[in-house]
Amino acid sequence: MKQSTTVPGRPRDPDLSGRILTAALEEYARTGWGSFTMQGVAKRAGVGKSALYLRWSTKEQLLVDSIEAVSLPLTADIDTGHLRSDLTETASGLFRYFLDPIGWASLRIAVDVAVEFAELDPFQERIVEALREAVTVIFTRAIDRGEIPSDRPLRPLVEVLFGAILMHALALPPAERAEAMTNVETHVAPLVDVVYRAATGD
Amino acid sequence: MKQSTTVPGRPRDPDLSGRILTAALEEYARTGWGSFTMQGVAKRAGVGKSALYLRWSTKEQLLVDSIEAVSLPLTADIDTGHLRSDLTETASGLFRYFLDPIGWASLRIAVDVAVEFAELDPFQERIVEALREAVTVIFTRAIDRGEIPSDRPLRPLVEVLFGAILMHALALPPAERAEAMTNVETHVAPLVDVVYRAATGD
Amino acid sequence: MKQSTTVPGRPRDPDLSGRILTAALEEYARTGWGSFTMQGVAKRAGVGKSALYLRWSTKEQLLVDSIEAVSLPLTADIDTGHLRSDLTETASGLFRYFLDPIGWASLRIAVDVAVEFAELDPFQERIVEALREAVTVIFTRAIDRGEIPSDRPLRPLVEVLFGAILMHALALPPAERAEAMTNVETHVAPLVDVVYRAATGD
Amino acid sequence: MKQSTTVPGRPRDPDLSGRILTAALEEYARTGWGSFTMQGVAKRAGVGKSALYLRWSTKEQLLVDSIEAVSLPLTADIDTGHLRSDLTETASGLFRYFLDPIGWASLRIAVDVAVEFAELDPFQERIVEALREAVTVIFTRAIDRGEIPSDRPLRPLVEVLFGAILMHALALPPAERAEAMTNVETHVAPLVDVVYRAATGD
DNA sequence: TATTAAACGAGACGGTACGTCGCGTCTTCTT
DNA sequence: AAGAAGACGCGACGTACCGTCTCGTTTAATA
Repeated sequence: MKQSTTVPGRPRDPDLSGRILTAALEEYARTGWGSFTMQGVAKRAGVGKSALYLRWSTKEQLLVDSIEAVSLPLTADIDTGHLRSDLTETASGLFRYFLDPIGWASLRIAVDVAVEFAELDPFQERIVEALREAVTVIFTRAIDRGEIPSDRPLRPLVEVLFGAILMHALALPPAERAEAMTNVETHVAPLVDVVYRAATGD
Repeated sequence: MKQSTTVPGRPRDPDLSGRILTAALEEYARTGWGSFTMQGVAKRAGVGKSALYLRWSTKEQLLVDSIEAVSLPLTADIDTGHLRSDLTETASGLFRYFLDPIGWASLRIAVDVAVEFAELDPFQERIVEALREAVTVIFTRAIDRGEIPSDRPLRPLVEVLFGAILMHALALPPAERAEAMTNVETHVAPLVDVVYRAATGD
Repeated sequence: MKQSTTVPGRPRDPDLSGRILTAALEEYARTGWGSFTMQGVAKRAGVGKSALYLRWSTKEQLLVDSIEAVSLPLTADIDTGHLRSDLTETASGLFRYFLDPIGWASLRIAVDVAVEFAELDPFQERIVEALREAVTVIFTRAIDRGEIPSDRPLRPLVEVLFGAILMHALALPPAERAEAMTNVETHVAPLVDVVYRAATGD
Repeated sequence: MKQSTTVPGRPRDPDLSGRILTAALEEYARTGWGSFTMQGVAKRAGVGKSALYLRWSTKEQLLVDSIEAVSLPLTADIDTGHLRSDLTETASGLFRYFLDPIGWASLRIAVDVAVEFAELDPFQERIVEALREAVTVIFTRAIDRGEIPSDRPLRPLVEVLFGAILMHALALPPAERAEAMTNVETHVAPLVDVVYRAATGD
């Protein structure tokens, strides 16, 4: 009793999508958006352009999908038992992510998407939402533990935490990015302090 | 004894730079980065491409300069006499700026610049620094008034404020941007609350 | 046992070359070399520039190929049974060819080619040789008929005939070209006389 | 009684025209018409573009004038006392002229001029006419000496002589041009033969 | 001697074409 | 039908010259 839902013709090569996504990230990492070309990705993946366009219709969508795979690991559950260390760990992960070219790319695309590609908002939903939820969980647990008042609105706290890290990365002169990578805690601590104080009321 | 420090040849038309910068912003506002072309800017400004390339060698540099003029007004001095209202006003201005396509463009360029164009860091220095300083002044006055402890490190507070607004704008679904423009205070208040609380210790 | 010598990829559109060559001649005829542009040819042919550059890498090569098609008809076999009338007919054809802008173009290109584009000498070989051979045949037949001595070196005679016509066309003031077109025989006769006399020894 | 037709203002530098004409020929000889640019000429002559455009309004006119200076020496009077040697000497001079890039340029320009620049026909008149006249003189003297019949029409003979040399140079493969320069007589003799036979009736 | 007006260098300017490159679509053959 | 290969129409890229135009400076004749 074969439940055959097969379509006629040659089936899609299941490897290809992965190879293309990897190639896309590599191309992007090489010299940035400026030299991120569909032909380049195809050539690096050892694939024809048709294989790309059968799956993604624009460069943006391809890059969004490439980046999603790298982003989602960020949402890994963090639970150290204390709010401050949870925040520190989350913030450190986020900061490291923004220091990495690929992570930075995801930000850049979010920025592009926000104005120009309303139709692409999967990015907003999938990535931003996933991150937001992961942090919300941390605060919820802090409420349960009585570390912060139960009526504290959480969403602003989440935005402030993310925003602080993002802004810090953004304001970081390019020359100092390398150094920051090895001193994540030092960069993150003052910002976590601010958020922690605001959350707990000192 | 004529102290003539003139360069030979016809001098550059002093009007042109302005016309080009304006045209660049208009082109950008029209359909975003994707359709921001040097030829388009030249045509809109009623100018040959040579006039553009004599002054700016890349699209990015041209757009950075275009945006600077629009960004600097943000640094206008704000002094209402109270920290909370100073913060609210600053945050509102910033939020409005990010809701506007031009303001958003500046962010996008900052993001591009941060990784790829180390040589462009005038943007970092000129704009980011100017903004940071403007907000630092606000906190300094609050210290003078005794609203916040004098040993409070200010830089994290500034980054947190900016970041919060930025992140809020970033997380805003495209569809809601129009609405937000008319309800700036509502969006800004919870974030200012967080920062204010962190600054003053409630 | 399929002897498949196919190249991969989409084959070149076999129509295009023809359409482009035609468009090139039309563009050239319109206002001459000065306004013979690749973009103009592409537009007239309803074709992208890529299609041109895939086939010809310089304007000269494109024009040479365009002209070859028009030139070769000149080599049509002429055999009236008498040397003088053979010469007259050949000379008339040549003269008409030089009076036409397209024919004139071929001369101009030959002149360009002769010094600058050694690598283009297909033109020399293909066109000049073809013409020379066609006239040589005429003299050979005249030898067979006993009209001219069998030891007469033919190559100078051919060059003299061609050169005479060419020089006559060249020396013709532009204003008189139109008139000449309707009186070809009158212009040609004295020159043929000279060649005929030199060939036969009166 | 000073017949002063001076205009006010700084008089034109009498050297400049010469320097420009020389520079123009050098530029032309360098890589041909394709890279013959007004700016290049100006730079080579150490002169501003204005000096060029004050004297010549188009590239063609400038090149025509440059060439005229080199061409006119051709018209030097030749009188050896015998038709055949007069013809040989004239033909040799002409052939050498056509083997030289500069001489060849004059031909190319004549070809351009003939169709497109009716207004430029000074070239036709000045150069072609001057040459024609110089050769006509040779034939006239031959008539005086009784070498050729007095009713012989001369103009076709002149055209045939010129044309033969021109055609021979044109048909010469680029690779053989260098060799020809050292064996002018060998190349010229058979063509002179033809013309001489036609003129004298053997 | 001082004035004056053209010549002159330099180079900015609005254009146009260059030859290249990438887009996204298409057409062919192969798997 | 999927897929590799690559032709195709399109249009922007950044460069090079065009011929015109403004500058400041130079140069002789004139006033």
